[in-house]
Amino acid sequence: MTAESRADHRPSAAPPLTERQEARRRRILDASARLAARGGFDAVQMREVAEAAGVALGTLYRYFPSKIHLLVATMQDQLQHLHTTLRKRPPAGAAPAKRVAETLMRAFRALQREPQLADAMVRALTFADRSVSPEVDTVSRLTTAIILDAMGAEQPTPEQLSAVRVIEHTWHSALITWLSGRASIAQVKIDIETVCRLIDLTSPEHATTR
Amino acid sequence: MTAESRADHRPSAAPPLTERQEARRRRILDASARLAARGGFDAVQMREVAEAAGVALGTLYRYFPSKIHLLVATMQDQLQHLHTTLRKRPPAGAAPAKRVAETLMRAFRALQREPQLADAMVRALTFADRSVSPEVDTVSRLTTAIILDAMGAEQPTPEQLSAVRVIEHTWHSALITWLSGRASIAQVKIDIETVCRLIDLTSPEHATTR
DNA sequence: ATCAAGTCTGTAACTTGTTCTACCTTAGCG
DNA sequence: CGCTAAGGTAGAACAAGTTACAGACTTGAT
Repeated sequence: MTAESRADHRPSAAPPLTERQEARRRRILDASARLAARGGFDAVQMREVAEAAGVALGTLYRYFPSKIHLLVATMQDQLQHLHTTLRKRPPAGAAPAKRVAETLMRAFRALQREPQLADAMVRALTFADRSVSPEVDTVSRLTTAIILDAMGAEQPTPEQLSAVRVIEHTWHSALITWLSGRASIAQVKIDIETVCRLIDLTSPEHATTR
Repeated sequence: MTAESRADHRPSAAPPLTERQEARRRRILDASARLAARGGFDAVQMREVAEAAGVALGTLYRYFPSKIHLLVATMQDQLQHLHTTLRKRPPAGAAPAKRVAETLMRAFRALQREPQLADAMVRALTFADRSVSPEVDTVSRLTTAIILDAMGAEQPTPEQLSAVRVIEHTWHSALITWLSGRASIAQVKIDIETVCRLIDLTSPEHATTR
């Protein structure tokens, strides 16, 4: 994790936006989140977003080349909020596994508050094809950063990174099953706690005690 | 594996189909798989499927109420093939974790042979909303059955079931990252092997040896 | 054989994501 | 000031999923 990864909103070679442009972008993202929060994925209709943001349809497409791009960007935005919020009150548990599970459940409860928004963002994320890879990757790196923060692992071993990857997989997939009504919140909690055991399994400190 | 779980294609209250109807259904599923194999999710266009199956558009929609339903049903179909194939040559490893990892990697290689088909099916699966829950659930149960088969767990403990759930999460999500080009096959293998460690962690036989 | 109910067919219409076009506005620059 | 290029706007047009509908075709019971 080099200093480079300052979670820049946009990938490298983006020309700097003027103030008016930055404001437009913000209005679009806000409109997107607002519509998503009301009616989920389907309610985020490009014409409506454009209108709500006070922008022409063509402009919307200039800023975000597809609905999926838009929603993934919305997710980046929300995740960034979440990350800063979480940093203010770090998890209290003693063991890394505990802390990660706690953090993820906290994030989960945040999503619960706006289930429709969560639905829209997660559906977009998993539906994204190759053309959205860079953006999806950014989201993934943000998530990884959140988990590593919770673990308190400064120099994660490759093994730990694998564990984190698996935790991310579980996190996404569990979210989906919950959003589509196929799993209860309790079930999600169990799954998260189960997968977090992998952390103990791969943490150097604990290797000596098993 | 109770006698109940003989993976009925359609949910309970479906009136039995006549022979011609069964044939139509089959033609539709085959057309769907054929088109998906050629061009992935986008190539499965309802008008084309209808034409290729020699059926009117309205009929297609009577059999499968949406494109997502159709593709999820296609996945059920393919998974059933896979399950019977796998049963013929069970995995050889000694430890349950090994066997599960082997089985999943075998399934994975099967999907690799038709990456576009895999793409279409998995995208549909994760994009499915509540209206497709029953069908998605069927797919999930099939997957669970395959994993439990590989574990050789006749009477899985709740703990083991949690582990299986997490493995399924990882399997789906890893598949997605591979399909969208964000992870290599080697990466997927590592993730699968990592998550399979949970099996050793929860297997009663191994509890005594650790 | 006939009739009613349920299926299919062909086709058009509607919705929403996406693209295109023709025309304005703005910002920088000589 | 006046020019130019990039960025914006409004609105039409297009594509594919979905729905609607009028007219055949099947099927099963009488």
